[in-house]
Amino acid sequence: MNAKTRQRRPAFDREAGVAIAQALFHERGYDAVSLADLTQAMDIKPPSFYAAYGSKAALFERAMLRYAQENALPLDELLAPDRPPAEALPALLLAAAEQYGRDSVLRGCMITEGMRADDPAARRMAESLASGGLQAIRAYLDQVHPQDAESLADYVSVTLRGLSASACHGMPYERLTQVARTAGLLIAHELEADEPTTAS
Amino acid sequence: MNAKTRQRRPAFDREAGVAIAQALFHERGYDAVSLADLTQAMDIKPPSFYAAYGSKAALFERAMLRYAQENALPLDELLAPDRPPAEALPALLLAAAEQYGRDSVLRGCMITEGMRADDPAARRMAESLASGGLQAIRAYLDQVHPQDAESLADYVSVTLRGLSASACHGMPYERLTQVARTAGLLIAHELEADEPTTAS
DNA sequence: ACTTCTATATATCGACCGCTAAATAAAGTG
DNA sequence: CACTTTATTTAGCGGTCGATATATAGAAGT
Repeated sequence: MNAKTRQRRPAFDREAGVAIAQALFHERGYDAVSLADLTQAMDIKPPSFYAAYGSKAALFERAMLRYAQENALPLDELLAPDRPPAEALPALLLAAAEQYGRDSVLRGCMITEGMRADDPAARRMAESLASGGLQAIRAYLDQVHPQDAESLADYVSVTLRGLSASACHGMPYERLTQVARTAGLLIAHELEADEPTTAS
Repeated sequence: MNAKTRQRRPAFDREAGVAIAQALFHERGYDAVSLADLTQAMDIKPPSFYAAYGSKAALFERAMLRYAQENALPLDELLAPDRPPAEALPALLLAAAEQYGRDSVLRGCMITEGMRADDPAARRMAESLASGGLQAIRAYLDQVHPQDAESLADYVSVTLRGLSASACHGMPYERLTQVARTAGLLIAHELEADEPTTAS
């Protein structure tokens, strides 16, 4: 017979697939990565993909969770309640800039950028994951600087978004971290000028 | 005859079509607006669309140019060479925040967000338009504060990107402008502390 | 070895994408 | 009026999107 006896490869590594998807989604964003891109990168066929992950959006969520576990900033250390904000906030901004610009191909924050997906489901997943970090910043500031916690939290949030977007757009590591240092210095000087009443 | 004698409406207003496209692209971004969305909003058929504008990307460019002419910040006034940076930069940030958050549906900067399109041609058009504004900021700072013009320009650029992204994500007008005021204050204090040597 | 279950491969599906060829109605010109 | 030009119409192109129905190969249980 001319039958070429269809070949079947052993089961693929699902966790490795999540890692591959994480890299693709991080590099190009949710909308710009197609099923064909994913299945080709994982070297599997669409039915295997859907049997393993359910849908593109579900895999995106798993990829973001993996990203968060691997790359989340140590907010509980950076924003320890006994740390003065003039020290903690600059450290947070610098740590973020370093991470956003470290890898020349996986740039910016995967979750922050995920919130900009055109697909509503993917966007909501990213927003849900991001809200945790923002709440941590807000809770820290409510504790250590309640007089304008919202204003400071918003400033930090906007700066983080700007750093992520600039990283994605290609701003080099040195300039990204320099911006973070500048923003941190400005915050620190302002906070120290407002209330040097920590001693006495 | 059963001929329902196909009806034809008079030629449509091409400039009005650009305005409609501008609003759609600004609200949803280049990739999320389809040809069907555009032709339906303009109440024309695809061939009329292509006869008038050539392609979706070409219309996007016309829409961005129209946006720039209508909404561009008056950089030559805001960044007048005789204006001290401690006054000009906060004014620039506040003017941007006010514009980005003014309209509840057309949020953020259409050009800044256009640079994030998945389509490479659209992205390059937006980048080309955006580079003018960035160069103006850089040229101003080279003139009035050459010692760290790049660092300051990068800081302003990152903050503007963060403001635009936050506006698109829904941050209310009051909080956007408050962030701009905060960032402006920080810059002003730092600049005035560094060099009060304007007199003598 | 034989059956059962699971995960893979082939081959699409329907919807939508940006875009266009061919036919036809209105407007311009004598 | 007759003729040409221009812009609109209907209809559909080739392609890609995310996702699937069906058939079959390997792994597991006995």
